[in-house]
Amino acid sequence: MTHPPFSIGDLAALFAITPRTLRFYESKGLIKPKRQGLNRVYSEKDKLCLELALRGKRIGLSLDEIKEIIEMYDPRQQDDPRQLLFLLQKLHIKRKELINKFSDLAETLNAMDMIEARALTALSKRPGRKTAQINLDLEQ
Amino acid sequence: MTHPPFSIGDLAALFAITPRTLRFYESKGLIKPKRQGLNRVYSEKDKLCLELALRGKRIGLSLDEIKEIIEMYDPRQQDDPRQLLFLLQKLHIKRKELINKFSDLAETLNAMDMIEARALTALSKRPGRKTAQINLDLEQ
DNA sequence: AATAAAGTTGACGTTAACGTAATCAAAAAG
DNA sequence: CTTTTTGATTACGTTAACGTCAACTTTATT
Repeated sequence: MTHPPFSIGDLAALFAITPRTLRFYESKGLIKPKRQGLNRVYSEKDKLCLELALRGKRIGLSLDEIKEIIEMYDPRQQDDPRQLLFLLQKLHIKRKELINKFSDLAETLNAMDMIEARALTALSKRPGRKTAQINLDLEQ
Repeated sequence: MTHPPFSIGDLAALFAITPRTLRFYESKGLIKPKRQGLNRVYSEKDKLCLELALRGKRIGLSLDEIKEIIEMYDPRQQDDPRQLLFLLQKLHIKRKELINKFSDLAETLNAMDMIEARALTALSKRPGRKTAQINLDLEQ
């Protein structure tokens, strides 16, 4: 069951990005599509790299950081134990960074919970029945 | 116990940023220090806003997004129930965004766990005793 | 075969988030 | 009282991450 390859337009549409972005990511070494003549041909692996990249972006990583993470997947390092040890060190560092982000995110969410609680009590102390209205507005 | 105010240099040093950054954040409306003549004077509240901003940056928020969050703290909205309802809606949206970031972060951490596991088994399958070395390298 | 659609390579433009340098005022130190 | 520090303002420079043409092939459609 060999997956069909993607054209640059296909893959761009699939992730709601532009072909320009794909070419740019390629120029930065994040994705390395094959070619049929001049045209780029994206494999399933390229698609996975792109998913990694977009996910990385969403959590605020730079393209350089994303590239580092993508390169960690490279199986060529499995041969050299020195490379493996270096990889483990980088993983250790990256993990700490990400875990810090985790707690920053958690604190930000906490802060928003407090703001919401304050707003809700401020609303409930007001005259008139607004609770039904509130529930409606917060649906979905 | 009234907290001492900060000069721009004090506050910058406190968070390992530059005065330029503080002036820039002010120009974007994130912080609104008082003045003594021309000189900026930062209160404890300004310091808190700065902490919010830096935390926001670490999780990949733009200064505009950070400004929105900071403005949610503004107690003036407590008076107007329309403002409060609008605030609750924005909170709802922001929370969803942040929770998405949360899962993106979790998945990224998961991926790194898998890479590490693969690297560790690749190492353990090698000849020679490297485990002690590994533990050393991963200390701290 | 003619035309449209999709893709390619430059190359310049743009926005966010500051850095850096120049010039000047005020305040603190010697 | 001069001399550093520290701070203010203005303005231009910089980097990342693309957007936006332009000019040209290649592929698909009619």
